[in-house]
Amino acid sequence: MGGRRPGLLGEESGRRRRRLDRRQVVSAALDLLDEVGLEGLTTRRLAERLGVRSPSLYWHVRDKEELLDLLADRIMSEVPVPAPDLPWRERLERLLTAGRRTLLAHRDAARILAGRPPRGPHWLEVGNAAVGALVDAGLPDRDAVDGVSLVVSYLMGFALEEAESAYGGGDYSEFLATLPPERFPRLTVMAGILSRPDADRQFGYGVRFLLDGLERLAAR
Amino acid sequence: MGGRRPGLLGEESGRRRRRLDRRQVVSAALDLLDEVGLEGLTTRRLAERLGVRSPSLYWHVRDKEELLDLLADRIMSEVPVPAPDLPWRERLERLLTAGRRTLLAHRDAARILAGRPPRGPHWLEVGNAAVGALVDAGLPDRDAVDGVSLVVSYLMGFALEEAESAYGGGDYSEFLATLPPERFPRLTVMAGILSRPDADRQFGYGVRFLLDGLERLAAR
DNA sequence: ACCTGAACACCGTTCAAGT
DNA sequence: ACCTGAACACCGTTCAAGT
Repeated sequence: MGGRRPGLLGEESGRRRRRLDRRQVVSAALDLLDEVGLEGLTTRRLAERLGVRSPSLYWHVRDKEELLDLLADRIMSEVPVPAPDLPWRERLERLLTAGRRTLLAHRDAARILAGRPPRGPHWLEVGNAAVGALVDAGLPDRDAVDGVSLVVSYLMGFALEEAESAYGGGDYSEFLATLPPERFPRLTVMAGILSRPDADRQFGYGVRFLLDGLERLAAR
Repeated sequence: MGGRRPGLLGEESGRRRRRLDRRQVVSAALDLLDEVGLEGLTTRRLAERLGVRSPSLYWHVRDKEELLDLLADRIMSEVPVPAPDLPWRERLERLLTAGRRTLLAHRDAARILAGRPPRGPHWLEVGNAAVGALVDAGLPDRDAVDGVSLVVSYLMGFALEEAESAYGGGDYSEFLATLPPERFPRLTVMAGILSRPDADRQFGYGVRFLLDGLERLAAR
């Protein structure tokens, strides 16, 4: 499969094209991730999709770990940094909802991001904006740092769970309903309340809760 | 290496011992995890440590995924469920601090737990207790569910980041200090505030923030 | 400078066969 | 019922060699 037609008009269009650079490698990795998920994202498959043998990748990237670092930051680049003249609460809210959207837009994105220290430039840009929002809110530096840590932990945890249950299969509430009520009385009661399309509302609840709390702190 | 001394006194003490059962497999997996981390936890090494060839494991466990499910719940079994006669806030606080402690007690535990729907009995026990605390606080069912989701997302996100930076290496604040201040003005200011032993305080801040907010909701 | 061929040291899993 | 041997279809990575 994948018949080569050498030099028809320069190069074949689309994928496989010679003279790679890092950007292309990362883009192809992101495409592959979306198609096959993190477990399917192997250096060999990535090379194949780039029309190259797998050892070639190591010219562009130190190892798979670095590839994933680059991929993580590429994903973060899709989170828009809100204009600094917006009110701080609006800025933070936008960062959170955009963060969630981006984390869900790419398969296993949350798993890739959550397991990695935020060293990429785009992550830093977002972190900078988040801290800036809380400083502008009037929080002392230390509280601003703690507040961002709080909010980021929540975002990551939420996106991770949402992605896993959106994909990992099945209604969780259905599962809960099968539990023995005498052992898990609270959970079986909850089974009815819980359903998947609830994720939006649940996230909204969390965001409002957090922003309300931060606003209260800022008011003092 | 690992010379066999067949039938000296029954069986060799310690590891490698015939007649496996699931419990032993999971225990050995946990030990191995702590020694070599998630990437090092392979079916082949696990088998070796059990004195058995790797295909034997498949008699006790469907596949590696199921092994990780079992491992996740084994880890959760280390979180004590607080006595129901304690005040709700104390119960929730204990669950959170014990949760964090357990997630840090085993290498890569947060990564294993966070990526997995909470289906194991011990997870359910803990979830049941958490929902129970908020119901006892006086929150309506739906708010109790949302509150638990909030608090669990935070715990997972926090533990994930803490584990990664505790192990993944290096002071993050040191890294921040190297950033160009004109691009990330907020972050370079923060670099001084941030340091590793801060994690305790930071987690405490988050827990207090969350519990205060929930208490306020309950008071209405 | 960038890519390939061949190889190394691994993986998870299946399956027929042993006891 | 439980375990082994052998095999399959993969992995990530190195390294000498090609252009």
